[in-house]
Amino acid sequence: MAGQHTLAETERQVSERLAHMNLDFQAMAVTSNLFRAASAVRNHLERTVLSATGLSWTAFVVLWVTWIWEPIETRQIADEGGFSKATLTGVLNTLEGRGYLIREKSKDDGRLVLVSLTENGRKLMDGLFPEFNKQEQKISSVVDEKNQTLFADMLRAVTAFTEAQ
Amino acid sequence: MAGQHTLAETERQVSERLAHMNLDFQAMAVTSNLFRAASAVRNHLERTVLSATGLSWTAFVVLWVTWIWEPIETRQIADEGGFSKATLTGVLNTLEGRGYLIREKSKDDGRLVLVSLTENGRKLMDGLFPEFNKQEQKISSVVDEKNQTLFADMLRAVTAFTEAQ
DNA sequence: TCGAGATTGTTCGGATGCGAATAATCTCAG
DNA sequence: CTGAGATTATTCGCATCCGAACAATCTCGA
Repeated sequence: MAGQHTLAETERQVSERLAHMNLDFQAMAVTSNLFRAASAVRNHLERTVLSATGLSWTAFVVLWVTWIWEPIETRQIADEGGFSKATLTGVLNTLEGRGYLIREKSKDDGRLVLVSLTENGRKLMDGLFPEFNKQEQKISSVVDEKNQTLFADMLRAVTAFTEAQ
Repeated sequence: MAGQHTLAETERQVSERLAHMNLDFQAMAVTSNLFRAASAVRNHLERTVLSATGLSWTAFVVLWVTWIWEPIETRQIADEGGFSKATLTGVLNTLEGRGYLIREKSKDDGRLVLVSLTENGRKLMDGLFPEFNKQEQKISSVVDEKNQTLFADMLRAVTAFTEAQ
């Protein structure tokens, strides 16, 4: 990102090229800025917080979800994280190999696998997440304190509606 | 996504597990919902619009950026799309192989490569994007017409600030 | 009891995705 | 003119990432 064109220049060029197509430019601005923002924030957090740990974004999300819900079923990690079961299997292999978490077969249901953090994994998250949250705070502060609730509500509404489709 | 837990349940569990850590939960809600929303919208658009074409999300973004700016330098595509040059090279190989775009060496600067859509690529986007925009419109409509501008402005502010860091 | 259908995690093949190294090309001070 | 340094797209190795196929396990009606 941070390309040669500003966001304003890009949107001007878009409306110029597509002026004849009778599109909803307002809606286009909403979604395209949604992706830009998510991508920019993710890149920033990867560089500032995650790069030192050698964790990929997805690996961090897996650890985070496990941290909150452990012991947790793998299908739920994939749900919460927003990626496929196939992806999760690979990332779990990586994280289990590094000793951050363990897999256990469920005693109640032989199909299920339960994931828990190891002591090392918990220690990692205890040290990592406060710094992660500091960056979240800096980023969120560009929106007025008052509007932050509205902002989060809008994002929640988009998520809920889209997932229900 | 669309997991077993609602967004509200997840946020409750988060604040319960991390209550002792003195974190900014407001900021946490903003960024986590930003990622959830982006992921949900992307998955939805992949399923409803892109899957029929066999295009990946990134491939679509590359075609979209090229559509708007052609002829365009490859480094600019990577900037606008938010991914690395290395990733772009692979996607360009795929799309060039399918006949949607072409690469040409710049005459002014032998290091640069210029990308343009083929007739097939333009035809694809002409047919595809209106449908894509219809979905964008449906999704954006969950936010009040009046608030949509504010919403997009907030997202733009987050992007601008984060990229400047 | 039992077996057809549903659910789950893994495997497989192929396409991203990235950082680092590389070759080609350009720039510009000396 | 020239060569050291900067810039660019590609290559390389490896880690995601996904849909589809698969084997193991569970469910539940008959």
